[in-house]
Amino acid sequence: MITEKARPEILSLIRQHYPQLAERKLQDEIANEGTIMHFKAGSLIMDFGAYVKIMPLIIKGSIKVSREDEEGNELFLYYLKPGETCSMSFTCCLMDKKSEIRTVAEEDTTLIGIPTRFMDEWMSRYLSWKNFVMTSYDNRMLELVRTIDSIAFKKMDERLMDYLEQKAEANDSRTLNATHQEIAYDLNASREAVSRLLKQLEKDGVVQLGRNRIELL
Amino acid sequence: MITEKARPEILSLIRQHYPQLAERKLQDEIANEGTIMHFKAGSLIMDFGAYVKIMPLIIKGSIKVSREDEEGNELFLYYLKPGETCSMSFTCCLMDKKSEIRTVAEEDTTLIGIPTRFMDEWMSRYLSWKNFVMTSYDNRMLELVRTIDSIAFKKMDERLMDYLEQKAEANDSRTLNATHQEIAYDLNASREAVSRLLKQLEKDGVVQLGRNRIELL
DNA sequence: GGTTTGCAGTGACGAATATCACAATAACTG
DNA sequence: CAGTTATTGTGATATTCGTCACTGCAAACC
Repeated sequence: MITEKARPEILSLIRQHYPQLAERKLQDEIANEGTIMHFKAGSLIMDFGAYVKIMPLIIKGSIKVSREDEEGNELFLYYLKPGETCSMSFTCCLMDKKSEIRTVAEEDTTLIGIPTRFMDEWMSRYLSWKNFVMTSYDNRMLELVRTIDSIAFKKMDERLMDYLEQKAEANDSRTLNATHQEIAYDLNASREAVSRLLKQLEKDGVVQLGRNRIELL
Repeated sequence: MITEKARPEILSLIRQHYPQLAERKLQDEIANEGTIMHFKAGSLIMDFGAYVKIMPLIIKGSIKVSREDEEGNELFLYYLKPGETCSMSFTCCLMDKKSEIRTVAEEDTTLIGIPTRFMDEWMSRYLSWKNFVMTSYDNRMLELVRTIDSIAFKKMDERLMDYLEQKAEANDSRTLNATHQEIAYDLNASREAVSRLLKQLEKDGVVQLGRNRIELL
């Protein structure tokens, strides 16, 4: 992970990716207090149980958010994309609580990290910031409900297809690089089940498979 | 559903159940703008797809929140208890969106309804209101994540026990009145599966069963 | 009190996955 | 290129739960 302080660059990134944060003074504050951070694809950004110290404004790339139970079973929740932030962070920041989730860089990812102490302050001071925070909460909530729909109401083949589509979107590519085992972890399924379902999808002409590669047709 | 305007009563209810909303002027506003509403046990408060017009501050009783998919399959999400509010409401109110959930009175329930237009305004004006709203979002988010844990990682017997415990807490009673079919709907399971698992729990000495009655031991 | 209705119990069977055990193959490495 | 490792394929079997078909029983209603 590489970080940099770069006031003018942050200003331009914010204007580009967060146009709704239009207030000049707010943009100034973000530029003053924020730090540009780079994460390599695959690197762990924040682990389950860690204390959150920054709130991330995502600029480039994407972040995979997942949940784990006591026995180490994992479940993918959703991706964060540029223009989005992690609402779970608020919670953790404001209440000084441990993280309930794990975040990993899906691609090489750039974000602006805002130290937690400003988040709350800015809520009262900047209308656009307050709206942004509320909208983020709302979006994350909706994602969680969709995740619930998926695991509660759908069978594995449909969940798999949904997952592949989301992953394709997060990576901006219809060709995915992932092993069946990795997908199985994300879906909390068995590797064999994923293999068989993928095979079926290939027979159906929906995907084309290769070693470490899945192409959506 | 019965409603009443009752300024002094609202004041006292708020002070009693929402002590964190300590600002005098905020309490005044709530008393001025809020309406006391009563719902009979079992009555539908808000259906899936409806537009939300009020934000509920729950005073007495409890509310069951659930989700439904396109085919009409249902899934229980969580209960709201006195001192809590429905964060989904914010979302709907602020963005003028349709409800993603259904809420039904689990017991006879009393709440103070706040017309949506004030919620946003008060966020900027009253610190304690802002904190309340944020905390509510956080709590609901956590509930959703726990729901996900439950359906993703647990088997039906454990989900059933969790559900019974939650229901007991929501009803303030270790003796529950519910048919196996109703429970099956809430868990998105089959009636037969629920019957068999309950029977097993009875054998294990964890519950005692009767017609329309489940006693937690 | 006899009938109807709703709830619960039960067996048989099937579908969706998990689990286990290994075979086959592709990619990497010295 | 030979050997090793990672990945994928596949069959057999087990488990969890859903579905269907029916029975028994208790409560509610004439």
